[in-house]
Amino acid sequence: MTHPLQPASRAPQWPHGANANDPELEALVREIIGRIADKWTMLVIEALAERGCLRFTQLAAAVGGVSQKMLTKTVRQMEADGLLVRTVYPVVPPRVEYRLTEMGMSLAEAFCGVWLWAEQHRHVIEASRRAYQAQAEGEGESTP
Amino acid sequence: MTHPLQPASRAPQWPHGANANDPELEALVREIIGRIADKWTMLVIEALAERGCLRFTQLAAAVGGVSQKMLTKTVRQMEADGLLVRTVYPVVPPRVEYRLTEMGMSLAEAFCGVWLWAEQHRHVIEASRRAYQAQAEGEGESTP
DNA sequence: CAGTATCCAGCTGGATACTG
DNA sequence: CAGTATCCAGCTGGATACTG
Repeated sequence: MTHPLQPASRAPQWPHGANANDPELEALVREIIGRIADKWTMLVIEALAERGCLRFTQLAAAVGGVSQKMLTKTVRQMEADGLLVRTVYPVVPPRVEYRLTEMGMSLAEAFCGVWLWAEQHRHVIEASRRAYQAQAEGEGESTP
Repeated sequence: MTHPLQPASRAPQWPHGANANDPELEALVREIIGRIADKWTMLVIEALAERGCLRFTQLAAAVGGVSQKMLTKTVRQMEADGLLVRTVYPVVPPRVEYRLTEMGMSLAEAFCGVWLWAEQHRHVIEASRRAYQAQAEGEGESTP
């Protein structure tokens, strides 16, 4: 079972062994992840994955709490990355629709694992935070 | 093929239909995701998932490019969330070891889907960016 | 070794006003 | 309607110096 040429205690528990030691690939993946993991991108993906196709104002309402500036910036970035398509209808008043590409939908699916994880562990995380907080306060108690 | 009671064009493509409309849960999940998706947390998780157990300096080297301040902040946060355990050995010079908890490892697995996605799509994303960039430059060309 | 403390430049992103 | 333009407060995070 153990491989003689590979120390068992250092076996990759990170589920994708292939790229773990490749610094170039890691830098690229890091940049992509950093980009998709920003505050609004995932929420835009979720909104569009749920509703299919939305206009700018509808998208803003679906995301919730996003400023015009940030929504514009986010969707432009996502368009450049090929995660969504932006369709401008030459009418007055303007009408612009946003829809996920296939790649955008596949990202929604890939991110589903993290979403489920967060859902499943949130109570444990919150309990852990409270315990940590309580302990930290207990330690500083001797000097009131 | 099409379901008569459910408009096909609005069918939920987001793979977890259960929580999609729950604003409370969404706020919590959003906060958790925002936390784990910061610049260093995922890299710390990757480093520890790969190597098992590391001292502070080893961890800094494995993550790469992180300042002492940010690494301290990140691991403290992760400790509070229950993603890793921090073991201090009362020796001189100090020795502190970091190791993922089971929850931390499960997060590494959950995030694997996103990692693979990024790996698989990076060439498409880069091509898309170049195309977008080229088009944007072509449009502003008439006024040099 | 594994931090803490301090300073500060630069980015982020909200608010507001304006426009084709 | 779907943006753009501008201003600016606040947070982020790097650099540096210091310490039990």
